[in-house]
Amino acid sequence: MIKESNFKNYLFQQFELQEEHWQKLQALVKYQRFQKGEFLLTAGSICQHSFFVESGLLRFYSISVNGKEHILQFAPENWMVSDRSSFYFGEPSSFYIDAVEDTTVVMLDERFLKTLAEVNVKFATNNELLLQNHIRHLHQRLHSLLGENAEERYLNFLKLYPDVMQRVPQWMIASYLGITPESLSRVRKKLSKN
Amino acid sequence: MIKESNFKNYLFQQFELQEEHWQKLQALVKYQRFQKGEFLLTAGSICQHSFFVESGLLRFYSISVNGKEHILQFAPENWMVSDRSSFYFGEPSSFYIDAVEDTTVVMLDERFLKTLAEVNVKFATNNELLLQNHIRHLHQRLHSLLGENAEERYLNFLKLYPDVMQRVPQWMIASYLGITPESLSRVRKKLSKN
DNA sequence: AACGCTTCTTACCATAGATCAATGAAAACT
DNA sequence: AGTTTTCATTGATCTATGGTAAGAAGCGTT
Repeated sequence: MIKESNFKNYLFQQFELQEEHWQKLQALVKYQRFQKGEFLLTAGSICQHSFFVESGLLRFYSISVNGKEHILQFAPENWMVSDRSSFYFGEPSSFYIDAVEDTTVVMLDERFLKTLAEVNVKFATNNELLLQNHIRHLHQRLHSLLGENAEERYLNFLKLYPDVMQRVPQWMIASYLGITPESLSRVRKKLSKN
Repeated sequence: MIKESNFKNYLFQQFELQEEHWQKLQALVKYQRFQKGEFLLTAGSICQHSFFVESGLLRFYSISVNGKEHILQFAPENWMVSDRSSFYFGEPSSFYIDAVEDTTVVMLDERFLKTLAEVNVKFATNNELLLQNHIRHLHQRLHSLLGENAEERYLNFLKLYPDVMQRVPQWMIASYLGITPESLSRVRKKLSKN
């Protein structure tokens, strides 16, 4: 059994959820463990869940025609990740989600979200907030890709995900930054000389 | 006076708005003309509106430290554009919106949106749909920037905004694609040889 | 301990795209 | 119509980043 889950804390803090409602919801909450390397979503399938990361680390990425992976997002503890489009529109995803470390996630399906919305007024509002935040984040990312060189993007990354750097292989960070692992290695070397 | 506005059509089609409700809303709808080059939003100010483009063409862009512009989005007729983050969170924007052509927009402020939501159930749902769509679009854009070269991005662009190509100077398209005008010119030259 | 596998680094060369500069064409302004 | 400004194109060169290859360090497995 899970102790006091991060997910519960999250709901209580973000939505001021009541203990009584939590009782009701709990039955709908499914925890699931994924081993390092296991897939939560693959391109072509329809995304049926939002994933809340209890512990561990996920990555959200696409693969381009030449076979290269491009990481759009990392999701460490307490982050949510999902292919919203696929989930919302019910269309096949073009993205992958897999576990970078052994990871425990809370699987949130439509039924859970619907019940949560019924029980908790704040949720609907907050859902919009999550969407707005997501958009803001994507805008920053676009600005960064359009206007900054590899070194600047790397420094940005360190600010945004300070701990992720320690937890994932460098080639994944390179993939997030849109450069090769070799280039990242060179950028880091140059920076270390200061 | 405006004839039968695109905006009205949009509301009727998207939200199945009733004529009687339109009467109520109309008072809150402010049309405004902007001349080519005029600003609707500048970095540092707080975005108070969503802009619906009746006619003309807007661009949404950022400026990076070295002074270069990076266009994140074009908005031709019947598109909406806004700095959602600034609007929603009430924080200073880091983006610019200006008119690429002489443009008439419908200025949608908080009051209008609130009234629309009261009058029309479908609106709340549809608002989420708009957000989800926006996110999907940004994901595609990221994938394109991370995984495709200039030529591929250009071809993508032509598919997405077939008519915009004819209406804006090439250097703006270059700015959207994240390359220089010279490079775009070369890409086009190469493509025209087929 | 020895083996394989993955990751990181470094060196050398290749290339896409940037930068600079010059020209002509088109648009905007008077 | 003439002047000025903005755009697009092209050539020459430069630079950031990519590609390839090899070696070193770490880690798990047997």
